Amino acid sequence: MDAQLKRGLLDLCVLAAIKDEDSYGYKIIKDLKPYAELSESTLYTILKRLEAAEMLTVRTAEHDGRLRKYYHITAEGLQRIEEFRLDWEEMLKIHRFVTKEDKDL
Amino acid sequence: MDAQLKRGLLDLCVLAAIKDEDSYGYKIIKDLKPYAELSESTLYTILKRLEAAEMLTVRTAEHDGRLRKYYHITAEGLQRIEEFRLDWEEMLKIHRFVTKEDKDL
DNA sequence: TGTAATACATCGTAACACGAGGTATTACCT
DNA sequence: AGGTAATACCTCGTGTTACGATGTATTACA
Repeated sequence: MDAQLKRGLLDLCVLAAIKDEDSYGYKIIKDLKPYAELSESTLYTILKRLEAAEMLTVRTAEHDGRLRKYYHITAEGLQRIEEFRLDWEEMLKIHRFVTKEDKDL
Repeated sequence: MDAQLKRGLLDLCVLAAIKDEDSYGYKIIKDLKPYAELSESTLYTILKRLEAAEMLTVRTAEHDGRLRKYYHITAEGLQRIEEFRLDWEEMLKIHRFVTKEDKDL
């Protein structure tokens, strides 16, 4: 999929991936694979950004002697998802405009 | 609307705006206003980019003693719109993933 | 022994949207 | 005549972002 079209959508995907249950980097990438492929460098950039925006919080925990950073969505993160529903309406309009067969019909 | 979500969509909007009839900068902005607001600096960047990608051609014509640059879509430009239909399917999947109420339902 | 998987991270780059600013003409109002 | 809005084009710099390349370290398995 076109990289530009993915922009902005990836933040939402990551938020959705931790929405119902805390998750960690590696798992997020695997969970998102059916919907959007993203590299590790992209994901960690996004996680940092979302943390700075207070849309998620981080907690470090040990799992099988290995450290994992678990990400937890905040109220702001949930609100961002809600706002996306409105943005989606506008994107639908754009989609209709772009893909309609003929302007005169 | 979120600037990042618009990314990539704007190119498509511009192509759609000249799809059925050649158009020029100022008119494109006005035609797109109901769907996506974009500044002149953004538009001219996009037009240059699409011209370089051979998705449109340019022709200068005089109108009421004033020069206008008319943009005409090419076969590549039309194909780009067709490819968007496929990209949209993936975006729909992402939308469903992000906005579904609960993972377990 | 090596290689894949797990798990984290940084750096540099290219693409992109946009604000700020610039030039020039036409049209309208007072 | 003077001012302002609309039309019509353009450039430059900046901040955001996705991603490839690269690095570190552990566990699991052939």
